[in-house]
Amino acid sequence: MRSYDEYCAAARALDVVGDRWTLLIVRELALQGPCRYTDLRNGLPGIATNLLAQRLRELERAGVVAREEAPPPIATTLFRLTARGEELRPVLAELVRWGMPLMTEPRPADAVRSRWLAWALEFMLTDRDPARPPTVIELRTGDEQIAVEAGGGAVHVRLARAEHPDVTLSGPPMPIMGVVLGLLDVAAAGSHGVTIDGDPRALARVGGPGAPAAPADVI
Amino acid sequence: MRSYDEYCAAARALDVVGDRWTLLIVRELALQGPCRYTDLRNGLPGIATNLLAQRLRELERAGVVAREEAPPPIATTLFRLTARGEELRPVLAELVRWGMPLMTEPRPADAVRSRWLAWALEFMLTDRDPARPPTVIELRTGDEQIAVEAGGGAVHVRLARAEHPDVTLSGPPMPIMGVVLGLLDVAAAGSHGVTIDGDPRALARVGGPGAPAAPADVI
DNA sequence: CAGCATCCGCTTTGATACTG
DNA sequence: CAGTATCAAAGCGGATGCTG
Repeated sequence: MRSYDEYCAAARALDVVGDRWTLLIVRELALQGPCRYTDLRNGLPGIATNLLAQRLRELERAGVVAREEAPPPIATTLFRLTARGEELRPVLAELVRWGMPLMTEPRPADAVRSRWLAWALEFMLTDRDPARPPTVIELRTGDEQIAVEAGGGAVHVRLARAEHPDVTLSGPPMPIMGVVLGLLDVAAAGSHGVTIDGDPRALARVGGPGAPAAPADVI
Repeated sequence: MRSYDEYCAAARALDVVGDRWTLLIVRELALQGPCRYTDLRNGLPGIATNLLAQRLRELERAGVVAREEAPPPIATTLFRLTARGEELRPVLAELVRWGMPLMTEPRPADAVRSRWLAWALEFMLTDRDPARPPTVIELRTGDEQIAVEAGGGAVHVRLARAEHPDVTLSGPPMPIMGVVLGLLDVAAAGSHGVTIDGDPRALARVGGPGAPAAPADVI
């Protein structure tokens, strides 16, 4: 990218990470940890391969990304964030917080990766009833299962099958996110293609910032 | 900007503010408050005028910027951030924090605006001796004077002449930022073109995160 | 003068094909 | 797997001109 030529911290940051695709490459490395070129491409649907190669070179030069030749039996190049690159996490976090309201607008052509959804939920969800015993919610949308575990005031979101979920949601990403965040009524979720297995009251355990007081109690 | 077509909060945020110049336009509106097209251009040296007009239209459509026709005697169009636009402040703040280390690399061709420097200092400076009576530092670099006021554990940075500064720094932006943040030794500042008027010990009152324990005490 | 729109040359990006 | 090569399309930068 051409420099903005400004003696300003924000402008200098954008000189490094302001290019198209650049922050999304950092996102993938932040979410996946050290990974191969192919893994990055899979997490960045639509990127031109020459562009990915070019961006990785630039990020390496800027000290944000490091490449290492993994020894056998892996025997491949791994890309990972440097310490300086890890420091971009707060930037990504604020971007996610700001972008969450935009997730409610439907756009069927969008690519979906469960790790993006899990990542966003990690920032947004809170335990709304810390005194009660732990609750586990499983989400089946996107390319992998998501386990939402609430207990003791904390919520953890992992990319994995839940062992014994109290409730399982299956269906399209948008209404599922709506239900988990407490923005879409559980009763109305069915008409949006969401299937609910287990105890729907477990969904009231977690919620996002904009959710009403006790959405699932409406049932 | 062409959409990334991803159902991801970060990608959707970048669909709105990821274009070249866009976040810097938001920066100017965040720093200046409601202002005219001309004021924006002055704060964005190098932007093509058609691009500024196009970005403002896009930001208006996205609900980030609003335009209002100011009544006489102003009689001009004012651009301002909407509530949604204000919510981008944390994103800019994290970007500034990440970009600060890049400010130490000299690039003489860079444009300088005192409000950019003041803004960055606001995020980085802390009062290192809250018990002592208030200290005022005046910076003369860039296009306006900057008043740094430390007292009671807080540091405020304003674009204004200080009334009775304990110390005044004049000179090029980079070494002045270095001295105030505690990264450049006061004794060495002179050789970088910095003139110090008043009591240099007042500079030890404030410092940035990376500063040694008591930089000015070396004198 | 403030607030744009138009035109044109250059750079960046996107899509696809190809390679060690 | 991890890229490079090629080329068309879109975006950007700079200059200029228009309008209230």
